[in-house]
Amino acid sequence: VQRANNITAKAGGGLFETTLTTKDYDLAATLNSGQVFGWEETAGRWSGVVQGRWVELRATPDGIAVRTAAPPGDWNWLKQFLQSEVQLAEILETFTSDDEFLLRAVTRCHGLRLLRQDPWECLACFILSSTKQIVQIRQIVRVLRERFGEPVATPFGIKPAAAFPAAQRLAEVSEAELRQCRMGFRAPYLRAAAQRVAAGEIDLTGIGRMELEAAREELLRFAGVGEKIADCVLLFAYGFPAAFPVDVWVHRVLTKYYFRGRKVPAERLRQFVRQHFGPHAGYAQQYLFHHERTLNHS
DNA sequence: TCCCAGGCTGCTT
DNA sequence: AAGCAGCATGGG
Repeated sequence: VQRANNITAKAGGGLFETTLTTKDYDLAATLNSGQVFGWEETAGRWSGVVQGRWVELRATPDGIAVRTAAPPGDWNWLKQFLQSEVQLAEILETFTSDDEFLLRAVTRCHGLRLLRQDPWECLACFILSSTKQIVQIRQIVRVLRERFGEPVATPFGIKPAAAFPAAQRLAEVSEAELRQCRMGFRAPYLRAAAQRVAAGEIDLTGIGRMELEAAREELLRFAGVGEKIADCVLLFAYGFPAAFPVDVWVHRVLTKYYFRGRKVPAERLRQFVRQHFGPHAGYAQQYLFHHERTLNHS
């Protein structure tokens, strides 16, 4: 059993530190694999905001070194986000052993994990993701945080940071102001989603208690959210392990390696994914995606 | 300059 | 069910 070392050290300058003991955890790959867009790396240190708290993470030989600026309590909020206590090996064991291509991707991306993100932030970010490159999504999200996000405490000497803006905040921002964040035609989608969430018309917390298909239907009620974005939120925020987002990269991989490059009817593809990748298909998807995207420089 | 990006909507066939 | 234009913006 992987255990977090719960010793919290109070360092100088309003700084709290600990180390989460993990194995099989590739922090950089995980934060850089297109499932999350709000983390910035400087010299091996990743900083971001989780549950309204500024956090800095650094990979160490025995786990993840953590620094925060506010009393962290039991760190469960961070363990939950990082999914650092999930037994990766148990998930990988569910993959069929006769899929050499998948196994190669798993080996290449050793330690890549799925996070458990805040539903609103995840939904909003993926509404912004359509036909955008990951670097551009990050850029838009950065501007949104700077302009509309709540400031969060940072340690002495660390530049100010802000949380991703709440739905209630974005609901009152004009479409023109959103467009000034360079999100183009996605602006009205984000604005409408924020307004529906803020008004309680769609209950993001309740979705987490639904069965997969019902949860999916509920997410599809948002304008600008189709099957792919819904599946991203189901997998990255709600943790439905069988959710399997199919974007252009994954579609390319699937047809290329499992269907000899032929065109495949959508229903046939869904069927294949369910039966071939199994209950943790979402993890397989993330390995295939990241592997394909990093082929050139790995 | 052209093509593409973690797509979706609305319209046609 | 499947195909397609349009949609903003920026990277390579």
